[in-house]
Amino acid sequence: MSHNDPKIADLNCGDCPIRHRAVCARCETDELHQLEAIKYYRSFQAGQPVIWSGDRMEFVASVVTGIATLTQTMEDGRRQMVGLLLPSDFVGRPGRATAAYDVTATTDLVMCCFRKKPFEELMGSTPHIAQRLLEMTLDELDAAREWMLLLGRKTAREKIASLLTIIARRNASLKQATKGGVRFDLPLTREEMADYLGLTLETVSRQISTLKREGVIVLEGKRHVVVPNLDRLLEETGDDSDGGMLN
Amino acid sequence: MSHNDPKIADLNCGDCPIRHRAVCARCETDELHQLEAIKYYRSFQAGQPVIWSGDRMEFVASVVTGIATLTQTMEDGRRQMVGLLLPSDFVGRPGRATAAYDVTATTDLVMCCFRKKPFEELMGSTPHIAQRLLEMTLDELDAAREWMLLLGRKTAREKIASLLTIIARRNASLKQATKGGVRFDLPLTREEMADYLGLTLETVSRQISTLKREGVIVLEGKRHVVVPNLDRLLEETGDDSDGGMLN
DNA sequence: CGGATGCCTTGACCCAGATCAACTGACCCG
DNA sequence: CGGGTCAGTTGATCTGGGTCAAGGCATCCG
Repeated sequence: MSHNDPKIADLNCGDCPIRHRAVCARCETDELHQLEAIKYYRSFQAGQPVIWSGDRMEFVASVVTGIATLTQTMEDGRRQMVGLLLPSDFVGRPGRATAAYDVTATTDLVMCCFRKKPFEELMGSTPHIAQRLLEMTLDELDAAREWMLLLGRKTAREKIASLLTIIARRNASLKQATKGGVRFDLPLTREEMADYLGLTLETVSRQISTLKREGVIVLEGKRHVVVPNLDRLLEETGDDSDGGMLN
Repeated sequence: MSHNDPKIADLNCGDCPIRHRAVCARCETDELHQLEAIKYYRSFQAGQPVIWSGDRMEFVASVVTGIATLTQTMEDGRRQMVGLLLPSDFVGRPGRATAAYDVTATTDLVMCCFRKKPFEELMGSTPHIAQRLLEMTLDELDAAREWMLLLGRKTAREKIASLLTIIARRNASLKQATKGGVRFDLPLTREEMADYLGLTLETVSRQISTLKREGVIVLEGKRHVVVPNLDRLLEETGDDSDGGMLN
């Protein structure tokens, strides 16, 4: 695994305890070498639970490949997704003994885990780890707030358009964009989309059908989406048109 | 302002850049004395804007007294509250130049502000600040995820009951609890509650009236609430009965 | 092959909460 | 004092999305 290949560094940067979105400048620093002792990899098949809410959780982790979801469930079975973890995203909380959410692999998944105790000690002695974690957590908090606007105020149609936009944006294949349209696979079932959006799976299905009928999107099979005109889709999200000038 | 008074320390712990929820053990440390140079206080009247989304924001801050809200607004005017800031809560993001949300004082408000540049430098040289900020941000993220469940899956009645519970819980006067019931003032108008809950103000009003009619709550005036039996209210929230065993 | 299972779609109907509108009461101010 | 404004309440009506139910279409497997 070469550090010169940004795509690989993006996913898993050698010894670094925390995924980096760009090539990592710190891979060579001494203090991180001890990490070999505390980290290990775990794999899960699509559909498998990673951990249940309330379970003892003796590690923190980051996603290497695949997609995991965080969900909350009420006693009567109503479910709400509260996190969507893509490669480089972090799970778990230093200083908490039990999991607060159900974590599930929605695709085949590889996670890089760190035993919690030593990770916490390392965090105490290595300031930039806490700083990096802070940065990532703030990003997640911003995403959560965007999500709250979606859940609280958007229509079903806007919710679907927003989700498609989010997936398109976070999807690498967007980079071959706008020449003949953006195309990507939906990594979620209709039901998972419904749990993400606070809808029922029937409504998700109907809204996707409507967008398809209107030509905003093209479906190739149930899961592969082509967006011939991304701006057209963006208009449906209800968001400010300027795209999103974070940072 | 004595460090021996936990109530005061709770709000504003001398030189510490970050509010502490308990008496602060670090107030005496030398490195923080420089903060005098970079911090200052600002006051706002109830209803005043603190900053608008998109504005240049050259400080980070924490709430000393009063309540502020974070809201997002869509072009057509739909509004969703995405943060409720009580004393000791932190606003602003190191490493971001513009505000991402509208911040508004809903009561008279005093904030302790830190000029962003020096604060960031301080954070770089003082590891425990980043660690403390991380801890607070993770708490906020958890709260945001609870909020997402509320927005996505709860009924209007459950939303109201949940909000009342949250206010009761975060309200100091809860400590004189259960003898004759919990009592507190609503710090939000019906419309602000609606923006918090993803409802309309009419629905908020109706649900409050219903809970009142059923004796779950008692209203003294429009704003003062008495909860004769907190468990009764908790049953209406839809949450797991065990209260909430975070951490 | 035929039955079972999982994922998705579509239709018919219903209801929680939105919308529109009228009204109350507290407070302020000229 | 009367009129204006602001916050809240309540009623009448409408509708987006939920619910219930029936099928479609792959894939798997005995």
